[in-house]
Formats: sequence, structure tokens, C-alpha cells
Amino acid sequence: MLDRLTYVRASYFDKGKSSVQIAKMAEEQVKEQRSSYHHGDLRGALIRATRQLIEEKGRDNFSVSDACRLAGVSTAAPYKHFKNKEEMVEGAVLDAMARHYVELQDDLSAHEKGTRERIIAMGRNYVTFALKEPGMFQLRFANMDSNEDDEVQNSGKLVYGLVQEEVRAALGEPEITPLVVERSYYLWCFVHGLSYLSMVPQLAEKGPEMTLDQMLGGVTDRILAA
Amino acid sequence: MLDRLTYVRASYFDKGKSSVQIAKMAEEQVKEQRSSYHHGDLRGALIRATRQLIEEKGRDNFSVSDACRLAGVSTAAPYKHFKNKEEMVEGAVLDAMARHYVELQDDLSAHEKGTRERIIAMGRNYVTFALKEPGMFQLRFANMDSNEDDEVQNSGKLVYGLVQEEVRAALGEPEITPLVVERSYYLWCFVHGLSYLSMVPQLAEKGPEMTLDQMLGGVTDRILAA
DNA sequence: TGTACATCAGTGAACGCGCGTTCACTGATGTAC
DNA sequence: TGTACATCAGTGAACGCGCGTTCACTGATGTAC
Repeated sequence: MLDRLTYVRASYFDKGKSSVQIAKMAEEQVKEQRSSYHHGDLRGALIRATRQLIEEKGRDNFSVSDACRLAGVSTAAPYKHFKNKEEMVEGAVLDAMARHYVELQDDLSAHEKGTRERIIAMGRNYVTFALKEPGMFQLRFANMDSNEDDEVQNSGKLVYGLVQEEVRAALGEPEITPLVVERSYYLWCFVHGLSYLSMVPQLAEKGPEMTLDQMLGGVTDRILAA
Repeated sequence: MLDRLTYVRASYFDKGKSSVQIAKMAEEQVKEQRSSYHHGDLRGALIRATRQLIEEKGRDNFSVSDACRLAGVSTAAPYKHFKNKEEMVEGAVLDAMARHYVELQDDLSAHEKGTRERIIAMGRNYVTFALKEPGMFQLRFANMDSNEDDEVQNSGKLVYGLVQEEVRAALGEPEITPLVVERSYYLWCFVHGLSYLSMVPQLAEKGPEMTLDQMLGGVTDRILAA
């Protein structure tokens, strides 16, 4: 379980890491040295580098060049796997979402359908994602204006469907009624806001001295109350 | 009052506006032509240009050069008023916060202290800020890692103090007890999350067919319930 | 098992670009007398 | 009221930089025979 101490996140890396420093990071990091001209899994390696750099230096300071340096590859290489920078970042976000979806399934399988604990587990998964990969979490919700029916959005809809279904069961409603829509949205708003505030230590410290589960439980009970 | 239709925000400007287009915007916009070598209120003009461009083109696409074009001034001019790009953006954010703080005071003066309506008014002010100036709203919470005791942060603390005091009164507590801290934070999380979701039409449409005030009222009642 | 060949992942050099910032300057303004 | 002068807001040209992306290429790999 994620307790309150987790809110004080490991201190950020320096934002202004230079190319030289990134080259050094790359050296240290390549334990499985590339043995041949071909990489084997460059797409995966670039996605991991993209995620790492965005988390460490922030989305504003991320560049394709840095990702190449970190992956130990020429700056032209990514274009064999991604159309452009935007698709490379989107690849990293989708990867993060997929990983967390797997974790969600694990979390959910531990609880009976329609239980309070199952709803809390979903909230915990959400906030945990935000804390573990704040950069990916924020990018997931950024630039949603542009892409009409992209993969990120569809994946989000899928998960929110699970939330509504869970709230429906908890409220004992026969279908997705206006009541279910309302209460599900309240819960989403709360968990979404909690995620954002939790990501910033100076804001998170305004919260009560309670564990994440206690907060989620308290709010869930109140929101689902008749 | 802000009703549900407001959620479908006026369509964004094109993100990829060119320098030429910005120059044209500038021409059209300068109604009060600059009459002399000196500007009169360049600092203010740059802040307004910064806000406008960030709202229209997004923070990622904002540049000092564009702001200068829009203000009709050379690219060196801003450095007589701001140390660098970062301080210029921060100036715009602080300006937005100050304007909305004034509006908050107006909203609050319409309701008795310690009433449900006063808490709802605060929430409405918060969400309205996010919808009217999403760029400024998001920047207000971005980059909070760097500046330890900056003006943005202090201003935020001030307002949250008002919230806690209001919740204290509504709960009938003698002081800022753990209960007050807890419930205030729940409300903040909800309103913060509602703000973020409301800014993105595709997410906002997942919400119930209710007005903002109805949602705020529903949640406030539940969170403050014994 | 060995050879010829097609494929295509990764190279490295180069590109044009717009950016943030600096610099010595210019000229309008306000003030002291 | 008029003049001399200090101030400093705004100029315009220039800078170095790192970026995203393209290009003709190279060489490892897998497959057909």
C-alpha cells in the first residue's frame, strides 16, 4: 500500500542535464551492450529512454536527440520506428498506460465485484500511476484536443467504463442511470484532483495525515452514500 | 452562472499560427496605436500578449519572439521589463491570479460567512478560472518544484486558507482541526479534478447533465456531511 | 551446407530554422536651473 | 518659459545553439536455391 510518506517523492533529477551528462548516463546504463550493428529492440529502447528523460527533465526539456544519446544510437535512427517526435512521445505514453492497465487487472482480481474495496483499488491504481510516472500521467491528458479518436483516448474510455460499472453495482442500480453517471464522475474528479495534488509535494502536504487508502475510502463512502 | 454548455469551449485557435499570422493579428489588434517611441505600458502589453498566445497556441508553442510581434515591439524590448522568458510567463500567471482573486472577493461578498453557498462560490470561482484561462491555470501548478517561496505559491496558500476557514465554520469546529483539514482537502481535490476534466471537452462529456453549481452543491453536501 | 541476393535497421553528415539573449545605439521624456 | 542634460525604454542587427528531420549510405540478417 502507498502510504503518506510516498507523497514526498524522491527528489527530481536536475532539470538542466547536459548532453554530456546524458552521454555518461548512457554509458553507465548500457549493461547489455549492443553487440551488433542492429539493435534488436530499438523501438522499445527509445520508448524507455523517452519515458526516463521526460520523467527526469520534464516534458518541456525532452528532445529526440537526448533520447538517441541515451539509447546510444544516431539521431536519424528513431525515424525508422516513429513518424516524428510526437509519435515517439505518444508511444511512450501508450506503453505506460498499457503497463498500468496490467497492474489494474492485478489489483482488481483481488476483490469481489461491486465491493467498496474494488472501487478503492481503482482509485489507488490511478493515483499510484500519477506518482510513479507523473510525466506520462500528465501527457496522457495533454493534447487531447488534436487527436480525435486516438488510442490513448479509447483506452481511457475503456477504463472509465469499468469505473461506472463498479459504481453501478455498488449503488445497486440496474443499469448506467443518471445517478451512476453522476457519482462515477464525482469519484473520477476527486481521484484525478488527488493525483495532481499528490504529484506536487508542496500541495500534497496540505492534505490530512492519512494514508491514501483512508482518503479514498472516506470519499468513496460519502460519494456513494444515498 | 456557468452552465453545462460552457463546457464545450470555444474552439481553439490553430496551434500552428505562423509569425506572419501573428503580425497580422497584431495589426488588427492595435486599435490604440502607439503614438511615440516609448510604449507607455509595455510590461502590461507583453503580459497580455503572453497570456493570449499561451491560451491560443499552448504553452509548448509560446515564444518571446511571438509575444514581441504581437505587442509590436522589437525582440530585445522585453528584457527591459523581465529578466528572461521564464519571468515573463510568471508575470502573466501572477496577473491572471490577481485578476481572479478580485473576482473571488466579489463572489464571496454575495454570501454570508459559513454558508454552503459561500463554499460553492469558491468552487465555482476555481473552475471558472480553469475554463476561462486554462493555460494560466495549468501553468499556475506547473514548475512548482523549482521556486521555493515564490509569489504564485504564497498566493495559493492564502486562498486555501480561506477555504479551510470556510469549511471550519460550516462544520462548526472551533479551529482548524484534523477533520477540517481532511474535508477541506477532499473538496480541493474534487474541485481541482473537476477543473482539469472540464477543460477537456472529451472528458467533460463523461459527466452528468447537471450545471456546475449542482455538481458543486452535491459534492459539498456529501463531503461536509457528518 | 554454401552462396547470392534482397531487405531494411542504423549511420553520420548535413540542412534550415526559430529561438533566447546580448549589444551598442537612439531618441523621447522629465527635471534642474 | 526656455534650455541643458541625465535617464532609460525601445531599436535592430547579430550571436551561438540545439533542435527535428532528411539523405544517400552501409552492413548485418534471413531466405531462396
